[in-house]
Amino acid sequence: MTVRVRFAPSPTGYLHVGGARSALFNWLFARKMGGKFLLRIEDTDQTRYNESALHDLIRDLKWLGLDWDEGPEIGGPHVPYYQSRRLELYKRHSDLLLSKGAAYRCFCTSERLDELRRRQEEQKLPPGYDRHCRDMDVTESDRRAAAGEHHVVRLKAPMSGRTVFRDLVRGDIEYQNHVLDDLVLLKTDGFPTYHLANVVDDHEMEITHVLRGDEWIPSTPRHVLLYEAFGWEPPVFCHLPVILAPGGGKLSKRKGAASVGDYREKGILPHALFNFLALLGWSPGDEREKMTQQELVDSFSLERIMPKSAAFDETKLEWLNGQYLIESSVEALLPEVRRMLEERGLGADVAARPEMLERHVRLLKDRSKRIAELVDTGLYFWRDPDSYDEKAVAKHWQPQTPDLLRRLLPDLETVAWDAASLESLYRSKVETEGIKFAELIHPTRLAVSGLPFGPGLFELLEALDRHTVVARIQTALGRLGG
RNA sequence: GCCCCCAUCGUCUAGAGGCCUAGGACAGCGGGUUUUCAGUCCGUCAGCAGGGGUUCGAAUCCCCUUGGGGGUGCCA
Repeated sequence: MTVRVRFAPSPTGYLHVGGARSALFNWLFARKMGGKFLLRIEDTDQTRYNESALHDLIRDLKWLGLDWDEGPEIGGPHVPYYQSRRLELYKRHSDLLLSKGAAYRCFCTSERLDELRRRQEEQKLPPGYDRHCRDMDVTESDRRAAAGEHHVVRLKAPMSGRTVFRDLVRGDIEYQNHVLDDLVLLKTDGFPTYHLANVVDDHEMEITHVLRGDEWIPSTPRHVLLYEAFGWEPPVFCHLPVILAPGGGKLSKRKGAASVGDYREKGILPHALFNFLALLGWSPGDEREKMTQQELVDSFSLERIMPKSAAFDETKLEWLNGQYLIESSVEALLPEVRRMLEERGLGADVAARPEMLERHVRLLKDRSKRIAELVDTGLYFWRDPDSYDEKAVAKHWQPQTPDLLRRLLPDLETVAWDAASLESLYRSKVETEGIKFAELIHPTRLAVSGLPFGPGLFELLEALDRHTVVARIQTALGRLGG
């Protein structure tokens, strides 16, 4: 049997890292098993639908490196892959259950249900629908429906006994049927609820394994009941642990970035995020930390998914990203760096000096953890420093510094402009002045970049041209005193 | 409240009853190195939530407690 899995997001906002991780695990499993990975859009909530969210979702999935075998943009044997365009199918299935007596119409108003919930809460009773319409006479139900009275369709769930299902990461999970109420299948507006649409589609699309977030566990027994009502075999369930914020608790914007797009803006590479996410709640069983997409596919298995929820450790992500940055070629990073520089208003400069872009990236990529960091700590490649790091000034801008630099200036005007020549110039200067290397090195870096850290000084000087270096030293002499 | 799930260093994890004096990675701390470190190398600290069982033997199996998470919608 071919494995068929799906990622079925609701396009209501940005792609959360939790959702991305679910998509990733489904993808890994499909690729590992030689199966199919489908993307299905669950847009059944009219009130929350958001067009741009769908666009962003698809863009972010692709950016992460995921591709689907069936779904939006490419179609497949079960088109359409948008639930909002499959309404008839759900209606037909709802009618089927109705005619079987496995579901019933409920004419209760939302006011009545609100009141009911309020009373249950007040009396500390377990909340849930009281099955008011469950035993309504079918002819009356038909008559009221025919008269156009608003209603929903509910599943007639068993009131005793128990429902057990097997979860691949946790084993058997059991629910007493009496704690499960009669869930809504079809809403007043004729749209299906998640539950109906999801079950019908998973069956129609021949989904074999449902890998989804932990938060769906409580719905699963109801889904199993639905499968039974239809007389269908349920798929294998596998609930993925949730991802928590660094300090514990729900991951949110407040507690650091939460969406794939946010990490892209911070300059995390897609492969690094992919790698990191794969290792959250799953491990290959050995001590590998940095793994290629192919290695992840090859060693992936559902059995090694952890049941425990995992905190999203951004620091470790950045470390991993730094590793990918070191490994990455300069060329591969150029487009993204260019984009970020453009965003910072340096588009014209970048266009005018492509060779500077190459130097910027080459000199900084191995010492940065994120692309945005690489960009922001290298702005001196593009414009004169507008301030000088205070601590560094206090430490390295000594009383004798200005004179030293002034005596260096003429040599800088004439020395051959390459790192090796610059270094020997500095070495000999140190010699003749009878000073320490650091006394010349640090002030130069400070004057030229405004920062106390960065790439090797002589490579940096070489990258900036002679004019710029001399001018910046003169500016610093003016601004820092001397 | 009720239902369900979970529990190894601060964090991600290895661990399938004896290979565990519990291994690795990130972070932290300490040192080396380089002209700088927000780079790099080396070293180091740190954990089986608590209590009962089962067993010759428990991080591993069972029960309870505690703690954390999720669900309890005509949201998904």
